[in-house]
Amino acid sequence: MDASDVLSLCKRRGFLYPSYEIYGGVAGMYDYGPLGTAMRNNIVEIWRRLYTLGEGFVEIDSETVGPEIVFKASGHVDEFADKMVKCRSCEEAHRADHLVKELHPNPSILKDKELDDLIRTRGVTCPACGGELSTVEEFNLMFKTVIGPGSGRVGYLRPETAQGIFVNFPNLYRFNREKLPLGVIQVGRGYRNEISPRQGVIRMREFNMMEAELFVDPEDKGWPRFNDVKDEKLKLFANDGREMELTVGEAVEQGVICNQVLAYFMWFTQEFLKSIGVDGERLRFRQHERDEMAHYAADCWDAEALLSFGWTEIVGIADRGCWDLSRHIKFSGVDMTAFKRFDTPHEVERDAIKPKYGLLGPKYKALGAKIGKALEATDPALMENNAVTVEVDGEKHVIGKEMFDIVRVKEKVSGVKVIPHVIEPSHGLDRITYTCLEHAYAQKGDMEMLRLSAAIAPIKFGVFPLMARDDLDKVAMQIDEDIRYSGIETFYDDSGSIGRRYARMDEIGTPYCITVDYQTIEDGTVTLRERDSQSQVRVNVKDLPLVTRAVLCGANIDQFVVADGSE
RNA sequence: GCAGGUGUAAUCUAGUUGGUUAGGAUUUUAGCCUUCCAAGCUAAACGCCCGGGUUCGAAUCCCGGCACCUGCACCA
Repeated sequence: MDASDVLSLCKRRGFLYPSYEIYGGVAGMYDYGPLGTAMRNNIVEIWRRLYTLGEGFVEIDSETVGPEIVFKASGHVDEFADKMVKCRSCEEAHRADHLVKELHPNPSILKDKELDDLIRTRGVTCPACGGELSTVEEFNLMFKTVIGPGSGRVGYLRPETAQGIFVNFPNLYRFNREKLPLGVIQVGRGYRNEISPRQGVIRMREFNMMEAELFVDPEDKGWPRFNDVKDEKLKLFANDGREMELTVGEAVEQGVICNQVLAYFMWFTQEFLKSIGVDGERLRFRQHERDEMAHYAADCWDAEALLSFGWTEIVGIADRGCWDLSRHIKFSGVDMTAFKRFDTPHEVERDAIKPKYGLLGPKYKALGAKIGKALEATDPALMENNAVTVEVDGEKHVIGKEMFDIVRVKEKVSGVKVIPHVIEPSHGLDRITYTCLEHAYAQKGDMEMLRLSAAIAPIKFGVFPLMARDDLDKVAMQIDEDIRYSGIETFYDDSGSIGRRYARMDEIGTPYCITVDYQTIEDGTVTLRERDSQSQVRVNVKDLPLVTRAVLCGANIDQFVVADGSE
């Protein structure tokens, strides 16, 4: 089996289509067909319920286009821009900052011009062939656009949904009645102008993600349900080279995973993936190397699935620390802290500066009030030579002792402001969907089938009349309608031999088929056929409302089997 | 973005020293037949990646583009 078998089936059967195919297609873009969309929706719904109903997260939906400052703050505008040079003789592309590693302590901070100069003056040549190098070109992986008409404002398509959550933190924190932990999820598209999209839906330029951002107290990275899962196993590949299978509890005790909440959500991710049909044997967690870590991450574990492409990241679970909120505080000036209330308020005494506004005003005119505020915020311990330095509107002012008093103040402190830390399980929905397809793909002789888990299968029941005559079709159509009206997806089919119809359903992963035959007319029973075992049992038509729900939940159906009817 | 390879129907594929109407299989559709796992019969629909050039004549040769695969680079 390789990816092209799976992709070919996906196209043939309506899971995935290359985008804009009639115009020749665009690399890195795929459309979901009817079955792919249904299946993906099922995955999203399962995920959503696990987080919202299971763990109390709330869901939001934010804009996909944002103004430049958002992504300046997030670091994406700068971190995503790779500075490239090309060799003029062999055409090989290189990253400019990598080429001058030995010539500069921190080449990543250099501007294009400075990199250029460094390359020229030190005579750096192409490492592959020794040829002359081109000037530095920026390649930014962000899709740029303009908000509004004319020159408008520069905007970008979001590279991740997470920023939409971070910028809403003050609103959401208030919504959560100013308490931590606060969990927020978002499902949506992100955009990255990949240099070289490959491998079907594994690397796309426009892709779907399911992101969860959990804001926690930086000093309390525990999780209430941690104890319930501490004996569950995780397959871990740490960045010190160790491969091991540990329980969640052991991993935290031994410091392999840095805190409880990260470990809990790794387990949670594993259970989610298994529940939608990802093969546990082909699933592992790999810790990012130090130099692989994103610009914001303090620690990061990838859930990787083994695909025909090799081990592939499908979920990244990162401790983003306070990076994002700190940056947005800095760029927006908005207080994005959480207030951590002490059990009992502390009474503290401290020295404070009390400005003499009567003197500041005449001397500094309009600046006086601002300088006064700045003085109030300054710690008297910073006084040197009987003066303190304050900065107002970007200018430093040295204020002599004659301009203020130092007073002892008593303050009641009922808590502290903290910048919450963020634990982020970020799921590549397209990769997860594809993993489900590939892990479900099986060949039986010449036949292909998808052993999709019933939970995500786009069609749950095929409903057939054995023959499309003698009223068998009418009965089958009625059964089909009843099941659909009860909220379960079915597919009615009366064309071709019964075997062909089963095969068609196997191919799109339908877990069960119901067949109306002549015996149905006599005794009101139908056959229920299970995809993976191909076994059949007879059940009563009048039990179908129960049976259909029960089998989808994995119930043993023996209780519904009509006594002597099974074969 | 570079290098190499590939591109024939929804899918898999045959077919070039350039030469009649591009062949097969699967799928799909209509009908016949058929009492549970891709049966059979009849018929139908659907194709040379796109554009330009060479030529009396191009699926075939040349150029450009696009897409896919492999490698390099990239991959928050």
